Formats: sequence, structure tokens, C-alpha cells
Amino acid sequence: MQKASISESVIRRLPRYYRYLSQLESQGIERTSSRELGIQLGLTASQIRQDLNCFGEFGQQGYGYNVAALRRQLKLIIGLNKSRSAIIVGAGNLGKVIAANIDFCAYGFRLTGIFDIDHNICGSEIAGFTVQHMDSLEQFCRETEPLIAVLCIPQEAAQETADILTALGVKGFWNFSHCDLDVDRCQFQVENVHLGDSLMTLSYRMPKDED
Amino acid sequence: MQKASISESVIRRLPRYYRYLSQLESQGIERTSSRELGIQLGLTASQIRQDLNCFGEFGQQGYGYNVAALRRQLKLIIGLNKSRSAIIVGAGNLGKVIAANIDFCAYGFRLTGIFDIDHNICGSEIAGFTVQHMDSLEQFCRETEPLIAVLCIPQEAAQETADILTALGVKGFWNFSHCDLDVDRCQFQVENVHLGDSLMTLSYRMPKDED
DNA sequence: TAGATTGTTAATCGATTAACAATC
DNA sequence: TAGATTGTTAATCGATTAACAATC
Repeated sequence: MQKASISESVIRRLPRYYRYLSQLESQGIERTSSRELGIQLGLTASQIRQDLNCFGEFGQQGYGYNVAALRRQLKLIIGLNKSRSAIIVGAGNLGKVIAANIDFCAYGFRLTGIFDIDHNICGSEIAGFTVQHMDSLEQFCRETEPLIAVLCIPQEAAQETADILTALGVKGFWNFSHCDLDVDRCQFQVENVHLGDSLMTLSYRMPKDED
Repeated sequence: MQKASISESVIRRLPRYYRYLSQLESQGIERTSSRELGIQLGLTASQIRQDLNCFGEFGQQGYGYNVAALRRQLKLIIGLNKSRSAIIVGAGNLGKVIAANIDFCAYGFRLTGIFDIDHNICGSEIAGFTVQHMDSLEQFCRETEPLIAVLCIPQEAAQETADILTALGVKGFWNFSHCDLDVDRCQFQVENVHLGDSLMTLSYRMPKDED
């Protein structure tokens, strides 16, 4: 499906392409071109053609790209057609919001369980799931074999929990724990989300004379 | 303070440097070097020296960097010493989590108000703030002059709300609305947060044979 | 056919890495 | 002083942009 190894920059742009094509499709627009896409996304037409050609030839000379077809291809490329088991570890505020607001199915996953270490939270219902205690995590993993875990736990517990989950077969982490997991420690995939870093870049870019 | 214009790549690394130095400082470590930092952060020593030298000369030949001093400098560079007024627009699940969990002061801002369009939510207490109705937004902005707004509203409302806020003097947006705001539309700064995009990149990087 | 736009190669640009004199 | 490590210049590498033949 893909030619050589794809650079991180290209990977980061794929979701934007997919998102924008979904929007076009929902507006009933049938065709587009690298030029049009470029204008909308603030990229050059060249770059878009280069990016897409990492994965195949999806366009047609003189015509451009069929919106629905290209979106379908991107969906496959990103893996959004799959339904891989995902669990949430940590059912505090953040865990709850993610459970309730993230449409895992739209991203190629399905939520299969929510865990927390606090007995007071366990047993409560979130997004149709009963929060289970961490004690049942091991058995659950052996039975359900979740592929990824969403870590919504404190920084201190993150690496240890990730190690345990890795040993239980979890292959990827969506990490909200305000720390960078040690990627080399295993062959797993980690996507660290740092909302604080995001806000800091905004802080940096604000006018320097304001208080 | 800075030499030429700083590249986006450098800006994105600054929060990581700051975070790691904070960690070192809290561990009571006094000095470090570009080599040590590089090993910990998975970067080359060269790159770290290049990055830091965009902003000044913070090290000492033969010694390296003083952890506390370098952290203090980065704090100033990123603007974390400031206390710029920030409001949250949209007090749904996400707005609530951000209000309750983000330590704005640690990032150079202070939360001054929370707004929502739903009368049922208005009047309720979140993180010590009474949620106000959007109707009072204009007056509030004229009085308090918030510098940034955190957008936790639906996609459809995002651009319009941003335009209104821009007209009211808001200079930056931390945008959780699942859409990209039109940056050119004004001279404001936008940090778009796309949790879905983040999860998609994880999806892309998962083994292709799993379902 | 003529116009448009692709896929792809070549040129440019910028970011990262290497090297090293300066110096603590 | 000798060893270490910086700040900075030069070399390399990779990503972006430009150009254009192929072709729908």
C-alpha cells in the first residue's frame, strides 16, 4: 500500500485531509483538486500530491480527485475501517469526558472497558460501561485482548501501568498522563497528548508586552 | 531576547524542555548538559544547543547548564510568568474538565470567566466560577478584556464565536471545537487541539493486520 | 482536440547534525 | 593546567516546492 517509510510530517497531515474530505463529501461535493485542497488547507498543491502519492495513485490527470473515493482510501490508509478493542484506564474527570465524547468507532477502535483504582468510582456507569477495578484488569486483558489503552491516570502511575499493560499484550497507548512514556521500553506505539504543552505554545505566541 | 524568527519546530520543543527541567529541579538536580538532556529527550546535543541559542546564551563552557537558571529563562521565554486573562466559552463536559483540571496559572494565564449558551447550565458553579450566559459576554469582555478564549463549543458555532470574540479584543484561541479556525481572518493566534487527529495517528501506526 | 491536472523528477529550502575553536 | 562543554559555523540530510511530461 505504501512506497517507502512515511515521514512523521506526512502522517500528521493525513487526519486533516480525511477531515476536510469528509466535510466536502457531507456537502455533496464530488470532485476536488490538489490546488483546491491546498488553498483550503493552507498547503501547496505539490505537497498534497506528494503526500497522497506515498500511498498510491488516487487521482486522474485533467480531472483531479473524486472526493468520496479519496476519502474512502484515506479511511483505509489510516485504519479507520477497523474496530480494535480499546480500554480507558483512569475514570476521573478526563477519563469520563473521553469515554463520553470520543467516538472511538469513528477512529477505528471500539471501547470495551473502563478501569479505575478508586473503589468509590468502581461500579458507577460511564458511557454505558460499568467502571471496573484495576484488580480485574489482568483477567479482562487475557479474555478481551485490548489493543490500545487510553491512560487518564496521574503522571506517577503512568509508566508502571503502561509496563503492566504492555506485558498483558496492549500494543498502543493514548497517553494523557502529562508525561512522556518510554517508547523504547517496548515495541509499542505511544501517542502522548500534552494539553499543557499546547497551551504553552499559545502562551509563547502571545504578544510579549501583555500581562 | 530572540535572534531571528523562531521556527515552529523549535517552539514545539520549548514546553518539553521546560517540563523536563522542572522535573530535574524538583529532583534537586543542579546542573545538566546538552548531552544529558539530549539522551533523556531523544534529541541530539547539537539540536538542544541550537534551540537554546535562538534565545540567548544560557550555558557555560565546561560546565553545562544550571537547571534552575535555565528553567527560569525558559519560563520567561514561553511567557509563563505572566497572568493574562482567559475565559472558557462552552461549559459542557469538556469545558468543565478544562476549567477543573488545567492550572492556567502554571501556563501564564488566569481564568476569569466561564460562559455557555444553555440557560440550564448558566448559574451553576465550576471551579469556583459561576457559569454566565453568552448574553453577558460582550459586557464582560469590555470590562475584563480577556486576552484568550478557550473554545469548547460545537464545530458549527466555532468560527462565528471566534469572530465575535476577536471583535471584542480577544487575541488568542485555544480551540477544542473539532475544526480549524481561519487564522488569516484576523491577526490572532490560534492553537487548534484535535484529539481525533491524535487518535487517528495512533490508529495509523497500529499493526495493519489487527482488526 | 484543447485544457486541466495528475504523478514524478529535479531544484530549493530549511532543519538537523557534525565539527571545532573558545573558554570555563 | 587538563577536561569538559559550550556557542557557532559548516556540512548533511530531509522535506517542501517547482517544473513538466504524461494523460485523462
